[in-house]
Amino acid sequence: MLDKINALPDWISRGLDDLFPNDNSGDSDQSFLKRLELSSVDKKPLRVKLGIDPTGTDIHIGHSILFRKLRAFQDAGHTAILIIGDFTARIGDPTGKSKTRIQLSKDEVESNALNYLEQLGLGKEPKDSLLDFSTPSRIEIRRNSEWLENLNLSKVIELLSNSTVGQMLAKEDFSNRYKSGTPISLHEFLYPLLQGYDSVAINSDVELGGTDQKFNIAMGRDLQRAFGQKPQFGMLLPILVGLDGTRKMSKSLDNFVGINEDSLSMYSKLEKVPDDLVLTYLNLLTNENLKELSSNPREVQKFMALKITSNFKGIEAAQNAQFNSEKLVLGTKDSLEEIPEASASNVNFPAKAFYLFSKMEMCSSSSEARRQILGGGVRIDGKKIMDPNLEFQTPDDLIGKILQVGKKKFLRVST
RNA sequence: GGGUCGGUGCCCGAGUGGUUAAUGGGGGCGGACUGUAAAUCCGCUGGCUACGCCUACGUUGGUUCAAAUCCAACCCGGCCCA
Repeated sequence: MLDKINALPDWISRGLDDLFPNDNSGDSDQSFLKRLELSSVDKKPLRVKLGIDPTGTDIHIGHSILFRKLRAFQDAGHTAILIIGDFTARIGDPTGKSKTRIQLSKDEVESNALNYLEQLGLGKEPKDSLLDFSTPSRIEIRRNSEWLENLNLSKVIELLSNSTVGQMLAKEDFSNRYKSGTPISLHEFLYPLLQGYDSVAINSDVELGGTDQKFNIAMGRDLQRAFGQKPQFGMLLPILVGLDGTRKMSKSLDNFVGINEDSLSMYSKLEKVPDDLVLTYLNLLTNENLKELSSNPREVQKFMALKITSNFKGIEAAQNAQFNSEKLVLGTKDSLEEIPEASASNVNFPAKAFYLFSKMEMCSSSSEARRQILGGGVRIDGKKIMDPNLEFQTPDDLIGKILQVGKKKFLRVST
């Protein structure tokens, strides 16, 4: 199978985890190469579908893998179809156990969607954004409420009749939950079908998704066939492993790098990912040649962090981040420019140290601050303080000083 | 709908009337070490300008000098049966 993927152009095959169907001897329903040829012969760009879920708000670099691939299709002249799952978002996300379902209002969904599109680069020049929003016919943005909102019951039943309980329970996610006794709501069975129906509605040729989307994308094929369309191809990209090196990258696990983060924190998170993730990140998040890397693992790690950061923030910002990060790591903070500042205006004096650090938001609570001080993790101007009750009489005792918690958190007190 | 088991801190999971902010593990944070890391070792891991005062064991009431632990009702879930 890998050979067949490798027969594809590099812009398609890079990072690809799976492509199905993938029988190059077959026709354009079975062979992606043939479908590509057909598209170029007919001068009809492929319709490449990618669904987004307007519930969360911040895109992280894990999501960006899919968008990078979608962009590659755009750059090759094909049409990206972004499906905003506004209808499904309003019903609630089924994944995860007995998580309280958040029902979003129409307005919330709309503003989330807009926010999402902006993060993808809506309104920016293609060279500065993840997707190309401005070249004509390279993008179509659709909301699935367009066709899902008015589905009537008989249509729904027709959709349901395309699948069986056995198929649903064969899906890894469902079967795990079923076996472990975690509840599965009935309506969750509807999601794969609705997502599949999206493919019918927009007549897609390819659907991109994470490896966890295989079932849903395959469902799209079944439905398209049932509705007399050429079935789409499924193109699966790996789910990015998060900074902890084991679990998938996600905001709730706090092992993510957001694409909106400032370049310094992006860089410094990336430069310390576990060693065995470095190549994966390079492969999935850059176009660098993996065969020409330094033999020093630390160098490769920094190279990776630099390249990825510069993808999102530009080369200059990335280099700055690297420079500052190196200073920062030394623990003592002598590069004066880059320290964030905050005023102590909402601190009441006299102020004890633990209260101060909590008020300045260097610690999440005053109890936390107390613990950090006792634990030896707190410094003022590089000098460790051990007494949580150390008292400062007036703001003047603090202005210009640098508060530090741990190795990475710094703050300069301003007027 | 009936039977039965269960709902504990970020997560898992002990505890079954009283020195209990609640054993243990994971995770997280801090310290030492190092290639910033990882591994290892050590400490911390409800809140509050704090040697005291709050809030916590699904929810609400009740019994008791005293409850996460006993009782009642309710809510939520698993399993078995319909």
